[in-house]
Amino acid sequence: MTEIPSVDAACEFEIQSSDVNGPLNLEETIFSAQTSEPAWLRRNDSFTDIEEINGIPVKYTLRQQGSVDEFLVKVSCIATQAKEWFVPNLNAHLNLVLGLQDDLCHFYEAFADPKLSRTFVPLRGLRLMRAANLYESLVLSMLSQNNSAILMNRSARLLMKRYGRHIRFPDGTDHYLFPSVETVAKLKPRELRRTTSIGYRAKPVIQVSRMIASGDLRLEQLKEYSYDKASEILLELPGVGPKVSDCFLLYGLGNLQAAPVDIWIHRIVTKLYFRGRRVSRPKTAAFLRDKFGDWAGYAQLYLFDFARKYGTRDLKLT
DNA sequence: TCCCAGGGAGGAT
DNA sequence: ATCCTCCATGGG
Repeated sequence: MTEIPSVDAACEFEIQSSDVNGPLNLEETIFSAQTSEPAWLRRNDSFTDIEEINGIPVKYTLRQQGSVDEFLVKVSCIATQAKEWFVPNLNAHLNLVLGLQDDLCHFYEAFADPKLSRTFVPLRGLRLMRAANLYESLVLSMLSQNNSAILMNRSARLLMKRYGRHIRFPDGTDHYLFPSVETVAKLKPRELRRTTSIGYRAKPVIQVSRMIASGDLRLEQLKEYSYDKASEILLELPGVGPKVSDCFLLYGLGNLQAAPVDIWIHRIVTKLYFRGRRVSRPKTAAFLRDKFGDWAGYAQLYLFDFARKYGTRDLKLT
């Protein structure tokens, strides 16, 4: 990480390939179609996100130069206040969110399974994104049920714009943060449905928000639990079933054993590993955990991304 | 008009 | 345990 002197609330720095554990494909990572946060903004080859870091809203833009293996990620950021810890904290934030310390080479070497390894070349450097905001991650996961990615993203944006804190950055741009738990907890399902088009998901989203606001549910605490124990708690929540639970476990809590099985992954995995036999989704998820262990989440990510980009045909056969 | 989308809940087998 | 149906909403 090479620091360039910061001015006021703006800063620039670089992340080099030597700072990252293995290859990185920034574009593939950010648009891997699977995250539990609203899609980043894109302009040409640069990607922008807004996130609250240590209580201060920060807007940052990334651009990768060079190759997937030898690269430089140029980071420029702007915040609402000038703080000396911007660079180290934003750097830590990016390491978490983009999974920069995941040992990708180990993943590539550990799984000779040809059905999976076929995806390694075209998707080399794809990393699993994590959420910095657990509440946001859980709500986004809940919105994903029986929904399309586009509509889910649209609803999330509506939610932010209607109920989130408005931020005007020093560069004159306007943005909205994800709403606080307390704000959503006070809403009535009818209103939430009307303003965000989230349909029947409104009620459970509010119920869960109230549980968090009251302290009955502590998301941070779930990080300490095993996959089984955290799952047990999550599955008790209204609007949370196996897929949403795994989604939050993986993208929110960073539990890499979790492999959310949505309709796509279900189709892909049953086709690849069960010869099209009828297998339930929970069994498919258990199969992935069993086969890929601590890399189940990554296996799921690569299969999903590959299938959506190139179709399932190229994945067929060894 | 019908079907589907990063499913879940509740009830019936 | 597994299977059915309904659930809001918008896009194709």
